[in-house]
Amino acid sequence: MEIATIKDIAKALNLSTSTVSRALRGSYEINPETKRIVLECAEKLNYRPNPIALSLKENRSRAIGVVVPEIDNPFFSQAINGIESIAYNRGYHVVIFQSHESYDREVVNIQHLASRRVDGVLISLSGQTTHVEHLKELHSKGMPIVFFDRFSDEINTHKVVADNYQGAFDGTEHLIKSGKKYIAHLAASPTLSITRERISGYQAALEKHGIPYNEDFVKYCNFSIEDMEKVIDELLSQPILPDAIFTVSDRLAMACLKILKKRNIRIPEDMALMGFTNLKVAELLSPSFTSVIQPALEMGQRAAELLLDMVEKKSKNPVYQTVKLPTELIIRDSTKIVTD
Amino acid sequence: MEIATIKDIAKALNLSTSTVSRALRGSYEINPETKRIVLECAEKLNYRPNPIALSLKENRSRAIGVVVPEIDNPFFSQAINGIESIAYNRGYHVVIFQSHESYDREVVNIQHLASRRVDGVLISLSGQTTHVEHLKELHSKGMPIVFFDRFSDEINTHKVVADNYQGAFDGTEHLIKSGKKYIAHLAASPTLSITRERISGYQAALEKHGIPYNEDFVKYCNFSIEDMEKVIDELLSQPILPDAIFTVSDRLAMACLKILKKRNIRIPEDMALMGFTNLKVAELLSPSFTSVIQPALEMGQRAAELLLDMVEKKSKNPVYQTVKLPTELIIRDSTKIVTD
DNA sequence: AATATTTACGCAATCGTTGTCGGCAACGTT
DNA sequence: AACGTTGCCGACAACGATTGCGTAAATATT
Repeated sequence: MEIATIKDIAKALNLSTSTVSRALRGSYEINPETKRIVLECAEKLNYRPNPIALSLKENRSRAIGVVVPEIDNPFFSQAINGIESIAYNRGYHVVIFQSHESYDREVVNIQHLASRRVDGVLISLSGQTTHVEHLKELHSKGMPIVFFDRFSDEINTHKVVADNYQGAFDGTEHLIKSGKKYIAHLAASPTLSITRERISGYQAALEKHGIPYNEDFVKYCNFSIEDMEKVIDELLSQPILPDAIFTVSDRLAMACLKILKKRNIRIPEDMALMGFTNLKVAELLSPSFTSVIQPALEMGQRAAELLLDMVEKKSKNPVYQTVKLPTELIIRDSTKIVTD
Repeated sequence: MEIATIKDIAKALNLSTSTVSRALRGSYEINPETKRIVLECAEKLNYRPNPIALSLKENRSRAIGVVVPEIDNPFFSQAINGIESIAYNRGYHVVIFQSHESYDREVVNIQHLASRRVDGVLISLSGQTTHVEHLKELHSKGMPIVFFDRFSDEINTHKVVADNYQGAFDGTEHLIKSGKKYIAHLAASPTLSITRERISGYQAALEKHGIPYNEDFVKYCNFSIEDMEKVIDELLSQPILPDAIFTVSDRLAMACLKILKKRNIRIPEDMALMGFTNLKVAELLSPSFTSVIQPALEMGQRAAELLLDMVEKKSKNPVYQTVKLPTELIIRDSTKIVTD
């Protein structure tokens, strides 16, 4: 890993490093002939400026940190795809961290990011996160932060989210219009913004159609398979069974589908099933799966753009916005109207 | 982003930066009392060593670069998950790059990585990559490189791969034992190592069971949806139709499934379908999907471990190994034996 | 008491690069 | 001839941290 430095060029040409530096940047006060020679030599030695030295000098790293609960989750990997594409085009690198839905890991990740001197942070909160002092501290020190998908109201900054309320409303209304009356809602962690928004949408749709809200039909669960199965079991062992389940994540939807199949509960005849998912194979599932789809890629792109704008503009009066992207309801067989 | 430096501590305590530095690292030649004061002050100022300054001095970044074709692909996101977990535990950060299956992008990514001074590179080659001069150059300069999944024989270094030959052999044999005789193989780019290995396994299984190898049953395709559909169309419009298709990627398997369903071709009665996939929802597909599964997470972990061992050990006599991890054949309905 | 050793700290160089300053020529201007 | 201007370039400091070397004072040794 011996890489030529500006000094090597200077030594080879018997010039000072200042002159070489200026020649490389095309400064007007360098003789064109000297420039030519320097550039030639740089080419020959395959000179590449050392970004670490620049970072030290300019006090910035041209890297942004991304903290997600799990990379290995279609929604987040699609979002990261969007983030990477924007960052790449604007000359930034993307450093990835996973919180694994753990608050403690998230805190440690944030500490790493801070000491790493990334230029900005994109984050989607872990399911365990209930307070955000770790982010507040970072933010108060001037670190640009943009939330996507899962945010906290306690920090005033840009947020990019799906229209969870409308998505849940549309999905629930679709279930109602399909003739379902006992609609369960399998929610994620009650502390997450997305959870609250989706439950609001769910409730609003029920209310609009005069269906009473039944607390027993709303279940929260974390992201472990065990917990999901336990909660689904609970739901299915109540005196009044739901005739539809609206789940809020890829994994939850799949866990439901699996359990319902195992129990030979017919979908959608006995139970309609729908999810807030980003699975590309939804249409190939059995039955094909009705989903409220979030624009994950676009969310990542928009969040990255907002972040890099913050990073690059020194405007001390940022007008923070919350970008709300529309969801899309794709209706398939798992919520088909049963005509019998 | 005003972060306290060692100078701030020195100034506050009226000490030299050398003393502060040594006190922080617990050097024996610093008075215990002085150490106490320094540590206290560092705590108060929330001092964090600047990794960029360290990088410059030590000529290393404590970051590794990862180049994958697409993050948004279950196999690679699972592998990155494994990479991140190992890197995290060993104090390294992970910088992500996507080649989008493009050779040109891959070259640019490698250039970025090189000038970025990452300490090592994990790479899975793009589908377009036919020569690896860009990597050779990097490798010859001493940059530790470890391949995972898709490697090149032209570079002598660690490789972590699935046992593609055996996986393809097992899968093909399973199809044969299910009564299939006209087994097509939908391969990826012919330049990829995994493609060659899998075709070998496929051929070996055919040979073992006395089934003639038919060139028309082996089709290559790149990673675009259009190309996949074109190739599948070609396969299905031949005079002799296959009675089984063995696909080699998630996307290809899904494209196949979709087209076969659209054409009302019954699976597995008319056509068995099997893939080299890492979809977690394989069992929930319709029909449930037989797959040769690669240990993606473990591949990422092993590759990261090998890379970090190289990075940290200055042993100038590395014995390069090719780690071959076993695949697992999960038999489901899409290749069920039809008894009629 | 004179010398040797230990303790505890500061100075300055270093990593690669850039910005500030200054300087030395070779001009042009009066 | 004396002065100002311009073109072109080098020395030095700085970014944050570490480290080899030097050294004063305190202590130990003879």
